[in-house]
Amino acid sequence: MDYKKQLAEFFKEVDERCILGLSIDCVIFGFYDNQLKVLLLRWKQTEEWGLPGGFIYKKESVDVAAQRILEERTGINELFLQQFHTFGEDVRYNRQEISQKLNWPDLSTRRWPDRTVSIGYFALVDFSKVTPAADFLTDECRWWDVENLPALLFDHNHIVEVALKTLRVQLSWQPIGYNLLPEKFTMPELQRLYETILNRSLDPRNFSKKMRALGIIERLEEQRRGGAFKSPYLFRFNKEKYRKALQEGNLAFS
Amino acid sequence: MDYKKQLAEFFKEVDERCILGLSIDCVIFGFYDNQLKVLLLRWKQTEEWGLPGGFIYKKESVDVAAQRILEERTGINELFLQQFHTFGEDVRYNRQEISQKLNWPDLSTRRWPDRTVSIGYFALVDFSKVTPAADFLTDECRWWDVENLPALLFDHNHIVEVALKTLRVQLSWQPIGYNLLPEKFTMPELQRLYETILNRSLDPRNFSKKMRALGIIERLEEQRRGGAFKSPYLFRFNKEKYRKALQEGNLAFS
DNA sequence: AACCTGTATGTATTAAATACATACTCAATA
DNA sequence: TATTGAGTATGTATTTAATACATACAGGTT
Repeated sequence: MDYKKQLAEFFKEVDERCILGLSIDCVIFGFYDNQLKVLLLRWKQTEEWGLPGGFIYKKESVDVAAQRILEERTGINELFLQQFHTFGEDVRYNRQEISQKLNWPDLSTRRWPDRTVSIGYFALVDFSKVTPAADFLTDECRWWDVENLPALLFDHNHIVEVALKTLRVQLSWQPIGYNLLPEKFTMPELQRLYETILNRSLDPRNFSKKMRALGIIERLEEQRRGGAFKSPYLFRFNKEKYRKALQEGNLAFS
Repeated sequence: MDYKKQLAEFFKEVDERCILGLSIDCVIFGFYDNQLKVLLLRWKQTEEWGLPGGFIYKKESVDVAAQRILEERTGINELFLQQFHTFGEDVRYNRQEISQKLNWPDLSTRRWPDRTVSIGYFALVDFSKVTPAADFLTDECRWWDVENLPALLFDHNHIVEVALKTLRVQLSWQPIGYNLLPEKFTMPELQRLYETILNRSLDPRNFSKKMRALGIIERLEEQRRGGAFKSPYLFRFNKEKYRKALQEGNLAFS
């Protein structure tokens, strides 16, 4: 059976099983090599990249659907996952352009709905624990540097931008890092994560002071060896205190 | 024609004209008498209250739909309107209970979808400019004190809570008030707005200092007369500076 | 004229944010 | 084995922002 037939069958099942006209798009952030990364998929038989996404089963909570989609793509289920915006523009992208790019010469492969509203989720995941996995529609799944994304399909560049903006705002009143860093990390690594997300440099003395004052990390005796320099101490998050800080937030206004 | 027939006809039109399975719910906040208010609708021939809401035309942006719904309910079009969350639980409420409460003995009045995902918007409006207007499905539209809402239909109490939480968080990094207060207002009025939203009292000396330091309000020569006490000065927002503060935000983390 | 109510405002104290420079350690190299 | 370099660790002084707190004023009422 060739790809087109398979595709038609696939969409037939989606149409029967899932809510029509509503989809989920996921911006999966990871951190590696001092860069914030996003997990992207390359669509079958094309060079076109887009966000992982999917549809919602008729009797499935949207949050659960997002979790399912993420687990399929990353292989992990312990992650920070948050809805951040619903994209409901009447024309979100040029349909003709998309069908060309995806080599769907006509849209008859499925009963393509007039328009699709998409619910955006972003996830923060530990880069080292992820096994990127392509799905039925795609050939390749891999990390891209968030500052250097290609032109994505649909309105996915826009969706990434909104996710990133949300992440930045969130950083100002919630701790971030638990799901982006490995269990043990050094202070400079944590700092670089913050610097990357905020896109500006921070003073290491003040950063260290502030972070430790928050009381959500604890220093271990252990140090990381191997570098041609003073060995940095390792830290880890205090899970309980981190969780509390997440819930309570730290409102700036007083 | 009796209400049931009209209802069936109404929903028939909705089903033809609108996206299925997706709705909008609006939490419209106003401020009056030192209380934060929410605009609610009473469903026809019942004592049941719920949020204003509606459906999205097939070729209409969701944002535009929300604006349309709001304008229909409040009569004003200059307002602060923001999407805050999409409610996609697989079971958002007890359908049987709802159909009883609304006196829809069977659901055959329409092809009721299996489940509805609802996009929540909240609006901040100038209480004094609003003319609450009921719609086809409802008998009455009026303001309710946000701290004293009745048990609402569907999951609307939950939706109000999430809206309120969003509003509180937003207050910590964005200015709020332009759309909730009349053009000219006194410092104590502004303070009471903040106190109401934050649900705690603030020191008037520090509040005044901080607010004026933000540079988004300007004091007028004019004073408000009539009270049996020292006449308070009137202030108004500097629209341009307010707009900038809105856009830029004031991230707390540094 | 005395009183009441809500408004206006300044200062001292504390806490947080910022700015800034030097010493250390380990590995690589000369 | 002495030197160098890169990256890490840390403390203090300064500035700014947040907090705590009390009294005088104006306009109407009695």
